[in-house]
Amino acid sequence: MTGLSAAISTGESGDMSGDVSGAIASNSTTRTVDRALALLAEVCAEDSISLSECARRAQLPASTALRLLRTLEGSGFVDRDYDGSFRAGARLIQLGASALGRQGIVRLAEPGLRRMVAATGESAYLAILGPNETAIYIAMVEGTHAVRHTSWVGRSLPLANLAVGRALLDDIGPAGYVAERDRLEPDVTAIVAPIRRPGGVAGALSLLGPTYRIDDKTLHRYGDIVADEARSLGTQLGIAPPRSPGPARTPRQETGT
Amino acid sequence: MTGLSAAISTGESGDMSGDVSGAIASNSTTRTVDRALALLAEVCAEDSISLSECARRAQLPASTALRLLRTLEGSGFVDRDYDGSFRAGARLIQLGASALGRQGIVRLAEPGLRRMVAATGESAYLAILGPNETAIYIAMVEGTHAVRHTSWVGRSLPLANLAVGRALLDDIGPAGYVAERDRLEPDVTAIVAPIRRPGGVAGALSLLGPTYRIDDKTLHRYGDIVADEARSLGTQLGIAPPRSPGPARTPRQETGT
DNA sequence: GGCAAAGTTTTCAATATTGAAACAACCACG
DNA sequence: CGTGGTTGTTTCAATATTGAAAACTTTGCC
Repeated sequence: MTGLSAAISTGESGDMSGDVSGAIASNSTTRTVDRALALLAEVCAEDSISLSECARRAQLPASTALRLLRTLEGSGFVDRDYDGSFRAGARLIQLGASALGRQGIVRLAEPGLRRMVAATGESAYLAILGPNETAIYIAMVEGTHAVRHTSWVGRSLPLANLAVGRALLDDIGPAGYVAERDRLEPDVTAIVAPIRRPGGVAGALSLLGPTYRIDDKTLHRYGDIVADEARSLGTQLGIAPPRSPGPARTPRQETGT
Repeated sequence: MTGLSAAISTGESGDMSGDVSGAIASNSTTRTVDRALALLAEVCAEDSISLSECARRAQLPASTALRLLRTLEGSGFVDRDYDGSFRAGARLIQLGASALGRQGIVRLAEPGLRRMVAATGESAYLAILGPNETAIYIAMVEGTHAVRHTSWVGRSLPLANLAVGRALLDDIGPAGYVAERDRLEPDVTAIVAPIRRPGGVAGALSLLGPTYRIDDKTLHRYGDIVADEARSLGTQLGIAPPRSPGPARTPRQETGT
């Protein structure tokens, strides 16, 4: 059950015998690197994955996949288990933590997520816009009910037809939130509100829980909670600008190779 | 502008032109990918960075750096500002969030970090072993004092000579924690304890605060707190093993050839 | 305007990467 | 105890990538 990754799909593929015309091809991108990144994504989409599985999904010959994965391993972007399978490496975790930490919104959102959980018992998420018309869940606070939605952090979803997509595109009604039942997965109800800031939508807060527990009245109550938190977060973002304004270069250079 | 950059650099031996030895080099890694990953790391090390600065730090010709960065951009691993400078992209944030989310330890550690902050007011961190003898800070809860240590999340440090390194290598005294004053940075005191689990050390909990506020007595009190939380976390990890317990083969996915 | 610095694009010989095939292991099964 | 299927690994001709230099654009500054 990946879910991730599937989105990419390489656009073309299949039988490549003909395609002489090509010409357009890739606008000066490096094939080697694209492939390595695709492999990295495949590795991240699973807890751990074997070489051949990974190669198959990325549609690469095993020998090439092996070489690239070994390179990724050499830089610490993937790790290798005792049994030879691959998993996300420490370097990736580091860069991810660093990139996430720079997203001020993650830090700012946490208290609100926590309050949402305290008020509802359901799992609360923060999502942002990803590449290619996708939404990405980048933070969550787990709910307190025994039956609850469990981690979607890192998951990416298409914007189309989902509540989170409508929120991120600011396509919502006057209530300030949008809810949907059983859309992506049966028995899951999503309640989402956009985090608006001067420049546009910075992200979205979501509450995800089992449909059976959320009747219409509860849904509206939760919706107001989510919308309130999203508004408050938007205000904070408006006050504290997102990033260091000046072109000032930071002198430090860390990262061990 | 420029100026800085070159000066700081790699901390060891001045002239690095040669690197003749080579031995390490060719062990079946692909240069292209290594370079792209180095560029990715450079981009992540800064809020945003220009092409030439990035190329200089990675010691690559501008034309190559541009090609590789564009490839990274094409996959969403880096983004480009309106002014052309590069920054971490959504895809990286996604994979990072996913990888971090999979590190069960992050989720488990959070309550403990929170308790540490509640008890001391200082910022609390979780660190794990990174590649190449480094430690990586992957989670934190910010302290409550007006003067406090602020985010090192994503930062990587050498193990050698640092308290966090000794904890991660389990080279600590009988007290169950190790503390150091003003080692890495003046006026910063670190109090660290290893999170031990059956297989070895899973990570380390750190409390970081200004030296002037932490006298010897306070230091020992905090040390006990940190050590207690680390022990408790280690126990939890021992009970709830990290996912995929067995050497379970990669599952199914039986696409016909 | 004119100068300097940075970003972008182009070219093509020199060099690095690729992948089909071959191998060695391993596993499951009859 | 093979037989057939799978996986991880290595090899080396065929192919893609590289980078110095030059040309061009843009931007900032005096």
